[in-house]
Amino acid sequence: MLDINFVRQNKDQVKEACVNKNLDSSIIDQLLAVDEERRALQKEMDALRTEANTNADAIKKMVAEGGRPSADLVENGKTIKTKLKELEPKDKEINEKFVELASGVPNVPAADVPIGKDESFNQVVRQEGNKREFDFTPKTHEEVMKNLDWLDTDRATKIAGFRGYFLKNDALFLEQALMLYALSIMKKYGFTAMSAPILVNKEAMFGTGYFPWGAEDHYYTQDGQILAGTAEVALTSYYGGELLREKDLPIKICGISPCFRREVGSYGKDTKGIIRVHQFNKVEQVVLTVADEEETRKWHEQMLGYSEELLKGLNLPYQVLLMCSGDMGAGQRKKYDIETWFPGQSKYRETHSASYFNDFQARRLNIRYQAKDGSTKFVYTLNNTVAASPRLLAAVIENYQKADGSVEIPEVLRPFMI
RNA sequence: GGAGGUGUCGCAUAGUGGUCAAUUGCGCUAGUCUUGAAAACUAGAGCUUCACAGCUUCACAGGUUCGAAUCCUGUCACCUCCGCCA
Repeated sequence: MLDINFVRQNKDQVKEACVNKNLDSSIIDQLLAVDEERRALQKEMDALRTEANTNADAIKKMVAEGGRPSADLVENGKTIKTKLKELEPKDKEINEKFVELASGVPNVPAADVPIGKDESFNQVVRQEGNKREFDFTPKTHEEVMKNLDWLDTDRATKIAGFRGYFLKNDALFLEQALMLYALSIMKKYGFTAMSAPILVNKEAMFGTGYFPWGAEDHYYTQDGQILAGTAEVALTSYYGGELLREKDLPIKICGISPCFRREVGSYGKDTKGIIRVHQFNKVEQVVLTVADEEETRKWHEQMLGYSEELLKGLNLPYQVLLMCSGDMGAGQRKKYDIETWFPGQSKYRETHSASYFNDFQARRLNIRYQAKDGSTKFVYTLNNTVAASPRLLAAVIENYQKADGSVEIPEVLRPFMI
């Protein structure tokens, strides 16, 4: 959600943002038209209310002086009331329309975000790590895992449908070790660890900006709850509706949760292996900062750094991508993806995604703080993946496979293995 | 699922039809004092506004009334007890 004043004053810029994010820009003109109407009506109703209040005050004074309300004044009050009654349904309708339109306005990409309609416009910022030289042809993680009895997708499909999987034996322990390793890094940097609810309400989905745009990408329960696609939803919503203190910022939290995604637009994509699945586990990091873009950009880089530290610890080669406007979420202001090297596929594949939002999410979630100067502001929010499995697990397996078909356990994970 | 209770401005509280933008304590912000801090004192804290003023708020949505934090109805959330259950 953007400040309506900002939209009014930067109409063209916001329209351009819609176009650059492949969204319909006509929503801005619609919104501003409704905004005009809304304000005109507000003015009209305010005037009537002033009249009503003045009238009531006059009666109040009479009563206080021991008199009785005059018939004239009571009649006048009734007339005003009737007029207001007539305007109320219109007011309600206009405000609902206004909120609906305002909720559909995307955030404006930061100045350094490349403009482009699809992933071909993403920019590689840097590549890190050395790709291992194999003296044999590396297999895909699927082959390696199936040979070791670490993965069963056939039976999973029978039970859970397409994209289902069982992790078996050491694959499970390795996954858990990966999650613990990820948590240990966040703990080291002072993040508060939590397990996050995955069954969330639509307010949380709306608040984090997944609704209305991503409504089709999620599963719903018969009670109207949503299976969250990321712990970001619960972690960012954690302080929803609260007024924080500047001295408490930044707030750093990390959480682990299962994640659910319908992957509706991806039929036929990544059908091999466990890169793209409906259910996975993820450690996520979320930061709430003061309302200052420089500060939030510093955190953006820092959070990216934590994920890079994890990958470097695992000795996995990766590249950092600056995502173009068309490949960003509606609420995001800037986004980096990290793609990790998969030697079995000879490809970099997305394993991490780091975004910052300014106050876009905070406005929707109503997370404010009292600043040192006494004013009340919305916090700025950020989030980033720390480790998502089985995707990252697959990367580890492809990079650490040995000629005999076994997999070496990365040194940093050994303390966490059982 | 059954019975009862609660929901007020960051937190906690006062407030049962007009004197309530709303009491008090803590916390917060600014100022006075101080080398600085603490303490004490003063002021401030919904929105629009330089201000005057106006509008709005007491979980949410309706209703009664000239006038609602206060009365009525519904909804939601939370708490306690009972039932069921990991």
